[in-house]
Amino acid sequence: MKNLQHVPTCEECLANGHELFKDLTPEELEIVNNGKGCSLYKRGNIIYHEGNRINGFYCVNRGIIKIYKTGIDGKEQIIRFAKWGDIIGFRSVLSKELACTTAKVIDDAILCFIPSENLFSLVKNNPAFSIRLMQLTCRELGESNNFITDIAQKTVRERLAEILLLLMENFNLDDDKVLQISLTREELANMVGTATESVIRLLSEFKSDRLIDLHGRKISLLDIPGLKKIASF
Amino acid sequence: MKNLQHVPTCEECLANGHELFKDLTPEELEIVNNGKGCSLYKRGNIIYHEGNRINGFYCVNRGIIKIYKTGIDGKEQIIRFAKWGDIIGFRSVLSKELACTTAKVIDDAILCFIPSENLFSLVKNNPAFSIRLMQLTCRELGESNNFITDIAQKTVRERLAEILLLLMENFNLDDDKVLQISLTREELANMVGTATESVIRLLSEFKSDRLIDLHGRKISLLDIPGLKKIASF
DNA sequence: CGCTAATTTGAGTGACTTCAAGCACAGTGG
DNA sequence: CCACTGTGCTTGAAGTCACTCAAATTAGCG
Repeated sequence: MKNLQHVPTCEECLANGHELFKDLTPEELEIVNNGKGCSLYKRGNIIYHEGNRINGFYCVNRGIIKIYKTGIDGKEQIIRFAKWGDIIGFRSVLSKELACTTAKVIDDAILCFIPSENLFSLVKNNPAFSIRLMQLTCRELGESNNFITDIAQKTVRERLAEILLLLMENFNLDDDKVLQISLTREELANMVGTATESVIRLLSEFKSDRLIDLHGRKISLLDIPGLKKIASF
Repeated sequence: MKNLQHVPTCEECLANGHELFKDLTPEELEIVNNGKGCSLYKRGNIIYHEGNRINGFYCVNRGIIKIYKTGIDGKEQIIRFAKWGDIIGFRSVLSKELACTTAKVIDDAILCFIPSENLFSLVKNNPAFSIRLMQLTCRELGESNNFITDIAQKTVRERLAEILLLLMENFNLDDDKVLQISLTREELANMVGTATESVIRLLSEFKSDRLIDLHGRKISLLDIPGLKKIASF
C-alpha cells in the first residue's frame, strides 16, 4: 500500500460511468472527493480483516479484490469479487458491526477510502443516494440467497459450471474466450465450496468434454450453452 | 387470508417495542397507519410467490412466516423465518426486482401491508428511518454470508446443531426447554440443506447422546454447551 | 554480480474412505 | 387414511491423504 502520484478524482469516476454517486450535488461530490484517501495496493495486500472495525468504505478504482470469510480450520469461503465501480466494506459501516469478511487484493488495485462520517452525511442529506445504496445492498442480499440455495442443492459439478459462468458475467472473456480473471485452483474451490482436487478433476473433465480449455490459470469457455446446461441455469 | 375485527395500530406495535418505526414523527406514523392494510393469514397461506412483483412490504404482527427459495426439482431452501417485529418483502421493493423468495405462513399470522409509496416517501423524508432500514438489510446480508460459509464447510451434523441453536435464539425455549417453533423434519432439512432422512437420523443420534429430547415436533434442547461444541460455534 | 542449488507453491493423479443421499418399506398418529 | 416419521440398506459423490512434477522464488556462494 502506497500513495499515488495521480489520485483519481470522483468526477473522473463519475464520468466513466460509476453509478453510486450519480445523484450527488456538485457540492456533495466535492466533499466526498476532498475527504477521501486514495492508495495503491499490491497483490496479496489485505485491505481489512474479518473482525476489524472499519471506519469507512472503499471504492474500487482499479484491480480486483477478493472478499472472503475464514471458516473453521482456516478454509476460505469466497463471498464475491470486487472490481472497478464496486464498493467494499460498506456493510460493516452501515450495520455498525465488525467486518465479517476479509478483503484481499488479487490484482493490483487502486482504492479510495471514504470515511463513515461522509457516508452517513450523504445518507442523511441525499435520499436518492440512500435509495441507490439500499438497492445495492438488496441486490447483494438477493445474490447471497441464490448462492445459499445453489450450494445447498446443487452438486459440485453444477456449481463449478455456474461459477465459471458467473465469473464470465463479471469479468468477461477476451477475443480468445479467455476468462479475464486469474484464479488459482484453490481459489476456485473456495468459491465453489469444495476441495482443490475436486476442482482440478472437474476442470479437466470439462476440458475433455470440450466445454472449456485450460492453459495454466487461463480458462477459456468454449461451449457456454453446454456449461449453462450443466449448471441448470 | 381474511380481514380482522381488530386491526392493530402502528402505535400499539411501537409501544410493544417494534424497532423499525421508532424514528418516525407522529404525522409520518399516522400516514403509515392509515395507508396500511392488515389481514389474518392461516397456516399454509402464501403471502407472495417467488417471481411475483410486490408493491409493498409486510410487517409481521403475529405468527411465523417461512421465507424460502425453490431450487431445481422443487426442493425448498429455507432462508429465514419471520416473526413478530420482522418485516418481509422489503428486499424486492427496495431493489425493484421480482420477489426472489416465497413467503408462506407456518403459524397463523397477522400481517400489515405497507405500500411501496409509503416506504419510499419515508426513505426520502426521514434519514433516521433510512439508516435503520439499511442496518436491517446489512445485518441480514451478514447472516446470509455466514450461512454460505457454514453450508459450504460444515458437515450436516454441525449445521443441524447450529440451526437448532439459531432457532433457540430466535424463538426461545419454554420452561421445559422446548423450542418454541414447530417444524416438520422436512422443514428442518430444508433449512440445514440436507435430506429429511438425514435430519431424522441425526436428531435421534442427538437424542441418544442426551443433547436433545424429542416428542413429535417438540424438540427440547437439553445440553446447549454440547450442541455449541458440535456446531463449533 | 551471475549462476546454480534449494525451497516453496501450485497443478495434477491415484487410492482409499466416508458422509450423506436415495430408495424401499414399516409404523403411527391426527 | 394420508402425511409424517423412522429404519435398513446400497450406492455414489466428494473429501482426504500421499505423492509426483513443473514452475517460480529465494538463497547461497564462488
